[in-house]
Amino acid sequence: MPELPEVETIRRQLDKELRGCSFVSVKTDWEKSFRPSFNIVSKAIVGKEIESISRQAKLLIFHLSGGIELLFHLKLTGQLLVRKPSDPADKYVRSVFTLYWRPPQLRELELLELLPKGVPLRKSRRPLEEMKELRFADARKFGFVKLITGKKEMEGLLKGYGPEPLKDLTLNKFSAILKSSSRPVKIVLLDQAKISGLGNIYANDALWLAKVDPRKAGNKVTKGLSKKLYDSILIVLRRGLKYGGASDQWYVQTHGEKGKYQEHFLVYGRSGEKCQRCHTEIKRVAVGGRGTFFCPNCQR
DNA sequence: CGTGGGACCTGAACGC
DNA sequence: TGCGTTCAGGTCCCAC
Repeated sequence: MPELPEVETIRRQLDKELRGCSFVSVKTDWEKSFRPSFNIVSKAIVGKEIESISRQAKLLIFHLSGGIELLFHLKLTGQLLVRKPSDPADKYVRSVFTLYWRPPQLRELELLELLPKGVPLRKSRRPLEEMKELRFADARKFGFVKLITGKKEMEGLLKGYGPEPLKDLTLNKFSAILKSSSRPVKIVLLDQAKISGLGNIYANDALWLAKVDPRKAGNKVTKGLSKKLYDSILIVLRRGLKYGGASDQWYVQTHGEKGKYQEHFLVYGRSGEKCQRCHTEIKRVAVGGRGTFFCPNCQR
């Protein structure tokens, strides 16, 4: 499911809601999604606090106390839901992370040693304190949770990703990336080692906006078109963010709300409909095995 | 190097 | 209603 705008939307919400929460327990009925293993992950994170949550490409990175990181990849159908333990069950939940949140005023008292540290027993829970659940739902079970304990491991992993379009991808870098490949430009856009965060929806829409044929070889995209495509990528990603992501199928935000970008698709999913620019019928073909939507008249 | 196909899994939508 | 087919927002791995 989620591409950069979806993952970034979730990241912003999770960071706001879970910063300062500590892991109390983890449960799963799908151990395979934990790397290196459920027991290792569970043992490592229980008692640790979430200090912040960042993102690289489509990866969510939880930075925990003690210098460890917990990565989530939602793949096609993953959802991260923030609930109270008493909230009704959600479908396709494979793992539940129970979290405890202690408000800042209590943490101050804790620092002054006027309150005992750590997770209190149930009976000593104070009214301001909260238990939350982070539910990891995933219909197709492709998503995963990965524990990273070493700085080098993290650096190595991040090195496998290209620049972020809304941060460090410059026009020059982008043009060089296109020039370096004879593969169809759409395949290049989807290659996370070259550019972070684009997926099928936003790649299709960006190519339509720039009037570039998705099948055209990367190194045959002219300088002028390359600038146009670069601008279009930034535009569609910002639009995706503005609308809170695309809930075409499985994607939802952290409380189950849908995004709205699916109401504003430029070309994705519109085969058989008319091109919004020239009224030619939108076609669907396979490029690199993926559904690809484009206008055969105005994308060249 | 590039490409194409299958694998990982399950659910939804559609045609008969 | 049931069954079969196709498709799905991602990525990895392998044979050619």
